[in-house]
Amino acid sequence: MATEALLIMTKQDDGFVKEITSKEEDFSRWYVDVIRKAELADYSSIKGCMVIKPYGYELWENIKNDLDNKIKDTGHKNAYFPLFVPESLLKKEAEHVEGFAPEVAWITHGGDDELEERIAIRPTSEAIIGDTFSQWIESWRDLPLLINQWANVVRWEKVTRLFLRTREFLWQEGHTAHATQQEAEEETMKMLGVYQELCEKVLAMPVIPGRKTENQKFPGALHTYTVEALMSNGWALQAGTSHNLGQHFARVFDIQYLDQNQEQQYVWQTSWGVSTRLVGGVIMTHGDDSGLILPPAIAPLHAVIVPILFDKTRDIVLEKVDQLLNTLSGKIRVEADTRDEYTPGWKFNEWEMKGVPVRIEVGPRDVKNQQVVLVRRDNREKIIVKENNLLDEIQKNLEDIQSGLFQKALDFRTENTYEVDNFKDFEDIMAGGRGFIYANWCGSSECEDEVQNLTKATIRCIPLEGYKPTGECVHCSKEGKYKVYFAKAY
RNA sequence: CGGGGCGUGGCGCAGUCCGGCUAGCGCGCAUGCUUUGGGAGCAUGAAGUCGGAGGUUCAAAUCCUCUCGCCCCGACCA
Repeated sequence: MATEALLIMTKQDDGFVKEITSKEEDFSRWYVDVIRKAELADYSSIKGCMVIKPYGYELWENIKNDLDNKIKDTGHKNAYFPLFVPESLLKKEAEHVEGFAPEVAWITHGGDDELEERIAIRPTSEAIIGDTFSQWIESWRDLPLLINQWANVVRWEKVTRLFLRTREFLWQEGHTAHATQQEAEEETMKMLGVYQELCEKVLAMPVIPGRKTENQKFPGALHTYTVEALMSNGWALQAGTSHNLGQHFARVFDIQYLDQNQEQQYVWQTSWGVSTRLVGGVIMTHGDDSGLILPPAIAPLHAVIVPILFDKTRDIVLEKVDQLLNTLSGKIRVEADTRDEYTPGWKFNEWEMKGVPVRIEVGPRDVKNQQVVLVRRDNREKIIVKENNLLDEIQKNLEDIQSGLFQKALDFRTENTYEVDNFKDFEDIMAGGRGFIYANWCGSSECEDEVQNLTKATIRCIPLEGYKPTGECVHCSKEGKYKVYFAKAY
């Protein structure tokens, strides 16, 4: 039956929407325009914080729900810990406080009374959860302890960007405790894998999994692992991190258990998180000059039905729309835009800005022929589909869009990843279109800093695969220790 | 936090240099009629005190001081 689908070429008149700055003209502005026109978020009266609007929140909820299932499927339980962290707790792990000190928001008063001890608004929850774990864990039988929390955190950032860096953001933070270092390392890697799957299968955003350098690891961690994505302006985005905390927090929070040999042992911990930043990643990975393009797996709406209304045929078209809505509801996320105050053309642009994967046009001609016109957001292809075949055809296209978006993003990343063996080429790339630079590195932090000062590029990660050096350090020409990915990062 | 730019109905702007009557324009919004296969047309209407505070002046969106916020570029971060 799929052969009945007819392909029609679309006029590619550019500039359907003039209210979005083009990516090429000004990427930052494009990004903000898309967020506002797609009604994902608004600026608020409090500096550095945004209001996530219903459409944007639905998008986040879809990401969240998918990830929540994955977290539960891997044996974790959700819990909730306090927003506040007493200063004394936060200070226990020295490297940890030092890392977060510049961006902690402090509470100094309760009502008019000054507090005896300042209280931090959590920038992350290692401290408060470590403190709790020390009370929960007594025996090897209590391990592993696998906890996740969905929460808001506050980091007093100086420079903010919608979704990518706001002073308050929503996230998920997993915190686990294990009997052995090996188990902790396995957990860290397992959750990194979960993040990779979320990014690639659900958000259609290809990522490179790897380990952070000493310079870039989480304050207080033994190792930090990351999934790094490449945005369509050639900048990298850290999409998620997973930390092996070793025993650093266990020692300062005294998280001990009695092992099978009657001996006290410190636990080995992990923590891992992704945030509303992922929404920014989706926008910048897939969006175009007409607005958002959403992967079907997380799109608040899979399809929108736009009726084409004329006086004489109004009733039969609306009736048909109702009928289609009944057939599709519950099977896909679908809505009909029957508003009378907008023309069809206006609605086409509106729903394209919002990134709805598939549009279904129904006019009198279609009713007569028992068909509809299906239009894909990703490539604007118009397909005439017989009514009785509609659900199949939509589902087929949704799957195709989901995999197509991933492939397109992957191709973009491949085209914008440069394997480089001399620093001149490195500088040229960073001064031009940017992208990932895959090059040998000597392993020294000083050398890494110098590269950053000269080019703005940082080492995004030492990849899990293909990290073996193939020559001398791209900058200092000493013996290569790893082959790593460099990029300018958000 | 340093450098630069900008704050005028919901949004985008003009007016500011060179103070002067009721602060304009486009979009949007409301109402009505005509429309509707890629952001329709006409008519009528509502809405701003010029980011905020203080000052100079007969008179301030406009000049001065302070302050708050946003954007861009640098130093730091999910």
